[in-house]
Amino acid sequence: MTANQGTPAETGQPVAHVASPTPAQAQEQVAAAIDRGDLVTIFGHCTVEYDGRASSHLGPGDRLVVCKPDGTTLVHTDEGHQPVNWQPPGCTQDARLRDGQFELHSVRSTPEEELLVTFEELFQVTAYNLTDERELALVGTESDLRDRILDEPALLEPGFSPLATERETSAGAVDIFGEDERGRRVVVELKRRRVGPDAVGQLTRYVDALQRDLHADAEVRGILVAPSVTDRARELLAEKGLEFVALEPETDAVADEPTE
Amino acid sequence: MTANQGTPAETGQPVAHVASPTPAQAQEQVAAAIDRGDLVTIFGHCTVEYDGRASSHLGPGDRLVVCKPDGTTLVHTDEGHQPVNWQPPGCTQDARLRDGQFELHSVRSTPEEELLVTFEELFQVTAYNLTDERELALVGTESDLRDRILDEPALLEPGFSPLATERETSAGAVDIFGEDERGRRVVVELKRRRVGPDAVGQLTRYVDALQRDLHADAEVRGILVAPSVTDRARELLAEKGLEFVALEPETDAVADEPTE
DNA sequence: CTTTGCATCTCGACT
DNA sequence: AGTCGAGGTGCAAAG
Repeated sequence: MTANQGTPAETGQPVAHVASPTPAQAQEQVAAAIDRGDLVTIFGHCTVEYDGRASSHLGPGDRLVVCKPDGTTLVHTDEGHQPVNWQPPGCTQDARLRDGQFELHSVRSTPEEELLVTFEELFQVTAYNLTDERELALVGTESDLRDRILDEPALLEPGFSPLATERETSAGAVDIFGEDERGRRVVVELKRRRVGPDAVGQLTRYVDALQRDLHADAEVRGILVAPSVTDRARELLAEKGLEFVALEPETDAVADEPTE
Repeated sequence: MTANQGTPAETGQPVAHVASPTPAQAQEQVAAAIDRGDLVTIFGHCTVEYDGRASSHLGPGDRLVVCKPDGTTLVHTDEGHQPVNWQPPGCTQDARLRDGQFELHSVRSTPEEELLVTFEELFQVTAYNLTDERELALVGTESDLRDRILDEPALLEPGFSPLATERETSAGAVDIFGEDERGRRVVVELKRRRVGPDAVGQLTRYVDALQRDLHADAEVRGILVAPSVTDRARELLAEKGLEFVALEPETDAVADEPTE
């Protein structure tokens, strides 16, 4: 067993590391780390109980548990992008001893939720004080697709004029609301990737609502804008008399050659 | 700097741990761990580039990087449930040296995606061989709600008779298809939690499709089953002549007193 | 606080 | 491999 504690380095911030700790050592280290606002990783053999929006039981197994200073807890197995169990940010953490075992208990309210990780065996406890000011710069989102059309409305169709974004209807906000070259109202629904039936349902709701809201005899066109459509979605569009325009969030040039 | 390597213990499987490694040491340790099929955690100061379905840039910051033996990569900051960057299972990992820096590179195809984590500074590299056979037992899902109604159809309404689950229509599969006491067709859409407008759109699509498919003059009822509805969803239901039944996936007794 | 819809959603099931 | 819908979805913006 090794324990390096205190004496943080100048930039890297090693705060605590214990290999093969006893339950009492783990409890002490984790409780102190949470107190300091460190990010903690725990390798160990554990069981997990969850109760809240649903409830779950997970039998014994080797897992990696991550506790973040914002109250997040993640339980990761050796597989999958998603944690097998978790608790969201804002939860209250408690590292405790119970019947000689180290337990990690996390609670929140609204909604009431509870996570209990019980360790039968501990391989390693580590804590670092991480700081990260930088924000992620992400390109290729739906809002990029919107900006593309607002910059060049003819990409949708010649003569199209955007009048508003996020225009409210009784069924929710429309991505782009505008007029075609003949002065007809146009509802545009944007999707950053290939669309299925759900997107058609969404567009349908907006078009129906706008027809209603304007109590107009005038036609309201509905256009779905996305890179592509599934067959079923195309059928549904046809049934509803709605239209589709193929368009990507980014130009191919930008997508393929980002560094020019 | 400390390095404990090899000689796995009998049940816990400490395989590699290095504090404040040099880039070359990190590359060596991580490459070997990936080779062995270990789960790797890396604490360090890094930048992250992603390009694929979208693309992103993340400037320097302290982060925890997790590499799983199934090809998953997760980049976690000190905040949030979700990783700030990631790569899904099935990717090919490469731990390499470039210009004297340790880089973690992950690639996949269909779709083509690439993640590059470049470490300016390394705090710790750890690898454990985790095994986890146990599956999560989750209660309170939509399928629990379905079973509840199939067990006791009167919970939906007196005289209701389920005829099929996952019944196919031209718009997709209906959760429960049945008949009411007067012999009318009933489409039931289930949601495990409070529903919004999207669920109404879904039910609407199914009811419309079934009307069409049966080319029947006969009325088709649509019933949304969930714990509760939002106001807008209720309005949309009324407009479409659809119905709502309040029902939870689990009985309160079970939800509140699981161990009796 | 709730509502609403996006997301590199992920995941499983089915074709 | 593509389609489809569930999810303890998480998340941010807006009311």
